[in-house]
Amino acid sequence: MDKAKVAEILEEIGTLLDLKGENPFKVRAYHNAARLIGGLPQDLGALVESGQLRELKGIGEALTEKITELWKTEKLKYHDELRASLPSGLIAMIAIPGFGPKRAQVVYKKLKVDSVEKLEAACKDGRIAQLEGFGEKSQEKILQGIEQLRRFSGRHHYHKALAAALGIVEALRGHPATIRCEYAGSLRRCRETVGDVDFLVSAKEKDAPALMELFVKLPGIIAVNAKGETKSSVVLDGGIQADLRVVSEAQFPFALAYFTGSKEHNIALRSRALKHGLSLNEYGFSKAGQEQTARDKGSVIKCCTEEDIYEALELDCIPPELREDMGEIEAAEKGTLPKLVEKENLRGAFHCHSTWTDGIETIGSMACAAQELGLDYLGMADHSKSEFQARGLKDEQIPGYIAETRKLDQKFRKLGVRVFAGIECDILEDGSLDYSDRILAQFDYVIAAVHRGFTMEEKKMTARVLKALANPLVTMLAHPTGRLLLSRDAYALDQRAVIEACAKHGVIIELNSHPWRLDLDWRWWKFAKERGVKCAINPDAHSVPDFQSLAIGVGIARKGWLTKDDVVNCLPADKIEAVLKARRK
DNA sequence: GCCGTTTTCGGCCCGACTGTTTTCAGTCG
Repeated sequence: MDKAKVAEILEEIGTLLDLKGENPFKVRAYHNAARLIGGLPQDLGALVESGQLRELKGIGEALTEKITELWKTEKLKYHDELRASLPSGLIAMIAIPGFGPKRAQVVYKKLKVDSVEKLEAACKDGRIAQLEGFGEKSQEKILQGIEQLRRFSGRHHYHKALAAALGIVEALRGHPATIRCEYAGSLRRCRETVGDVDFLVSAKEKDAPALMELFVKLPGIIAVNAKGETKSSVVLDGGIQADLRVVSEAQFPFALAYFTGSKEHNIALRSRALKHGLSLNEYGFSKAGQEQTARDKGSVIKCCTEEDIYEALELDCIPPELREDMGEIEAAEKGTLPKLVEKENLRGAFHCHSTWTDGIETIGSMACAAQELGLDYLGMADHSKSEFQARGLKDEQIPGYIAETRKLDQKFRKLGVRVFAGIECDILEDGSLDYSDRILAQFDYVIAAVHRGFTMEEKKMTARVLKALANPLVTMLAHPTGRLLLSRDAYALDQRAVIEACAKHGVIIELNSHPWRLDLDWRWWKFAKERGVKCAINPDAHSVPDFQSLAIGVGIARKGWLTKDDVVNCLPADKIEAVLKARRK
């Protein structure tokens, strides 16, 4: 049984307990444990065997026993019993927005409704509205919720949510009443996928209604779920849920911190505030235990920025990307937060394609674009011969390809841009590479990549990749992933083993910034960093606009706690060459 | 179910919005 499965079961236990009306803190304990186990970089088996599991914060005696049982026997009696005590359809029901465990309990007990389908039927023939505590409106809302669930299940890609958010921020900032406006939520934290987007505006109280009015009528809004004095909630075209909150200028930093989250980070922050005798909410600090809240009386500690809030709690300011309650608060306390990589730190980009294979620009135009972007170097990496559908370079084309990059290198050097000749070389099914070592040695660097045979089982796929990594001519590993989001070419891979191998061989792992190609998630990047593996933020550019994706790559890298020392393309041109060739010596 | 800078018991973050209520519970973030 793997970690993800253990986490899934713990999560389900939490949900089932919630449905049974159990102690909410017990419920939270299971949800927290699920999150913790799911995000562990270490091997869960090792933790179980060594007894270190019990040492994790949030895992006590009971959870240690249950997780151990799960790990060793692949089953958990407690889980089976819980499951047997409730119909399975109830879990699906509480995914309906606005319909939670309490209401699920009521409809189940009173009407024997135990699935989304039966709930829908009960709404349609009016039985729900008859229930105590429900009414016509609730019934209608449930039907809408079911509809929404079916149409837009799941989350949204970061880049799509970002594009939608930037337009709305611009519109809100354009209103004369707006003082400050930012987007918050998981989007600001740079999660790869975003459930909803939160917008925050500071303005005078009298102007709030006008801003709410503007917001709910913006183009691209397909439904209004709620509209209040300080909060409105809408659905954007494409199904992204978006909320707007209007606060006073004094409250803005508190609200920004609060709505940026994560929820777990906020809980940890508030607990910390209580230890300082303070109660923290989205309006400010108040003295703990006092009736009057910061909303009524204003913050007892004035803060203009988020930095001020963290300072009041004796913490270094934590960048939004790190706010996941995964060690950042401890680091902020000790003053050991990483200085995260910035887009301005990037000096070059690798993994770019040209008209030699499936790119739409010549190497020369790509080099021009790199120069305009202010980059010091451009690394080309067209496809290898097995990628016949992408017109992969045949052996006899290699000399011409390399000669052209060398010629352009001479030309662009005078303009301050180096051009390197690399190759994106396929890892074949048996783990060998698509060209002979003699050919590979002619390139400045080699990016190894899996492009076919995706259905291979995880063990075989991992062995295949590990074999390729052992070749000292391999400089970099492209998109090492079991989860290319929304992509057909996802494959199963033991990412932990691959990271260990890259650490051992000194192979750089590519952080592919192409938005539909999110490879390692931030927790794996954090682990890779701890293992000393270097990262290259690569645009996988097939055209000039593709360079824009570097900004997304930097966001992912920041979320993975990476600094400019962890990212090789932050090195200047005169240093990068040595790094690319380091393995060959 | 977890945890401990007054605690091994008694806490556990906090507020807005909605719908159904006439004072509140449920849901959400």
